[in-house]
Amino acid sequence: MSFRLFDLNDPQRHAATTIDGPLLILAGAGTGAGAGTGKTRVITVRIAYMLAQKIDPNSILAVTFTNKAANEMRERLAGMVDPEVAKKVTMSTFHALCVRILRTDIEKLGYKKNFTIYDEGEQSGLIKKIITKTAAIGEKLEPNLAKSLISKAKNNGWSAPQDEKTLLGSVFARYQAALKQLNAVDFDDLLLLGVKLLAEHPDVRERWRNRFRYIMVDEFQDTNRLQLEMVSYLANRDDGTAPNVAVVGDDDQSIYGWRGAEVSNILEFEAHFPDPTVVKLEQNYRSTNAILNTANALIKNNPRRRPKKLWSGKGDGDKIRLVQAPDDRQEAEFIANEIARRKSDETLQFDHFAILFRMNAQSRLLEEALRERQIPYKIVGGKSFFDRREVKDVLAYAACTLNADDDVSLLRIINTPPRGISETTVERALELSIKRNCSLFQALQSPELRKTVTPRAANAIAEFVAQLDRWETKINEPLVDQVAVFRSLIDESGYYADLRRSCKTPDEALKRESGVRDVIEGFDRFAQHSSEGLRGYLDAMALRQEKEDDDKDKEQGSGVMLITLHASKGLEFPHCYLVGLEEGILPHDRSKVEGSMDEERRLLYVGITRAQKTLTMTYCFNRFRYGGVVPCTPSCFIKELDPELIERIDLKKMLNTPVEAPAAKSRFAAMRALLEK
DNA sequence: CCCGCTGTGATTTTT
DNA sequence: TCACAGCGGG
Repeated sequence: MSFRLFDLNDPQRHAATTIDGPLLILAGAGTGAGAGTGKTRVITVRIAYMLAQKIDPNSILAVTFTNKAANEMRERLAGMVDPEVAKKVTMSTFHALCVRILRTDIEKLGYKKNFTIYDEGEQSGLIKKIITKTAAIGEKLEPNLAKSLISKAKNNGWSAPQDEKTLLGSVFARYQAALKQLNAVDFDDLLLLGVKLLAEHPDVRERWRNRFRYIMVDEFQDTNRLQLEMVSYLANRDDGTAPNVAVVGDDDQSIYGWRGAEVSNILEFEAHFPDPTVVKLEQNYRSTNAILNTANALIKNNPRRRPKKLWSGKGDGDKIRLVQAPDDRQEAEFIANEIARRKSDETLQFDHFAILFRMNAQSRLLEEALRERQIPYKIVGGKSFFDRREVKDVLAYAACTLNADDDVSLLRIINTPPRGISETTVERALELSIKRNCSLFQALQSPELRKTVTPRAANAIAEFVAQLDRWETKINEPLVDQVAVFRSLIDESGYYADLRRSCKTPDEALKRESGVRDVIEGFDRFAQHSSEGLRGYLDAMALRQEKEDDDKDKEQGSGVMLITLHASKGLEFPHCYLVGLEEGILPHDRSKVEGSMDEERRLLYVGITRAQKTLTMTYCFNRFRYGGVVPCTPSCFIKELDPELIERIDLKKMLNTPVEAPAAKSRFAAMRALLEK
């Protein structure tokens, strides 16, 4: 047992050793113990402490939002206690936990156990199809709008529309019916159905309640209504004893309201879990006081929040620099030049720097400026491995093999490669499946369909159906080597040849083929440490639990981090540049109509508190947007900052006026030289 | 089947 | 401006 309670400060220790009853840990930015470890540390030590008190590891549940967080926690715990014991603690995302619950008992809700999880692409496709079938002439509904509204409704706990007569309502109802028909669930359903199961089936609820006696939730400010309900169902006891639920979060870092997160969950924690122990973590181990006090000054303008004041023992540090640039190009060049200069002058590494922005579109000029100067950088986000065509195709093969009634996956592969089942034949089958209220696969087998299609098509269908049947039988044989079956099924499908044919360049073909191999090898790796088979692998892929080792590892080299404010939460960098502090960008234009100015302020707060040593914020007077040059005004948040802590720099003046001070002179001269290059 | 034309619309994205 | 989706022509 190597966890060390005395490494924690007083409030941290208080949090880690309070085991019984509701516990609210208000963990301000950077208040975890030790450098760069985050507040996950407190949770982990708390678990280690519980285990030391001889609490059954099987009864401990720690819920996070991301797989990354869950994995980190798992690893850290394994380093503190007996790894065999650590393994028994459940650490999971909300979604993965729900999958577990649903895989056991979803039949009680009328779904089959081998349900498929639809990702957002598949969700979009289905909604789009339903809209075209549902909308009357002249009626219009943006598929993406429908998707987000349906998602919002589900996150509010509605499993059916309030009004089925509106177009949106009927699309919602049909979408939900279609999913059930397909034996598929989307991400929101995982939570919705998980909660429904616990709410409506006391036996299921009791089972999970008895299983988990100690519950912990990280990033509680990001929970939505369903997630709170989930926690309540699991934590509350029928006998009225206080629930052992510990949550960690920071209301000031709630930046996912637009995704359904409810700050009120943490702001009104006492209403959901009465008489909690409340611990405030306010000692920050990350930043200087100049940075922290700037953040404090900003965030105190938010009306609804739990007051707290971060402080740090790291001294005052440099003033925050606020740079005004004539336009966004000069903003980018200034930053690129500075990073190049500071790297050599102050012997820093490129990965000590991060550039934070509100919108991905802002990264372009920055990338160009960095590239011109041969400064390495990495961008987080972008298109994922999971969204690559060949990956989705191969996964669709797997999904169909396990659940042939999954129409969306079946449609994806029915003519990939071409197997003589024409568009019109598919159309006929689809019509029949709607008429009969059965799956596409069942429609394909129907004698009625055979009458409406050409003999050739009928043959092609019969062959395809037989092939799927064979695969399904094989993959479900007990003790079979599923990896081998999967590999041979892809070989047999002729997919590789089709893939090569559809690629323009041999280079692309090679890349895509390796994508296919990655999926199979991924399953191989998965199968070696899991007994959940192909189904489990598909779940893991849908929940993005498998690492995208491919591209990520290659860019693993050090470089300046280019990252959105949202994606930067939880990270820290010695030197940060926060760009585009302008009205319309931060706060974003749309936040005004949406009434989410508080959240924009929090977003800036998150950005500021990423910085460890120095922080430079920039804004422009002109910016290229939508084609033309648009004049900009500085963000209204700037005047909320403490002028005492800020050094204002006018880029234009600085570049045009000679400076007297010798030290400064050489410095600016050097910069000018760089800029003029 | 694939290319190029045109129109549209343009945050943030843990699962 | 630029990325993309949807569609009509070769």
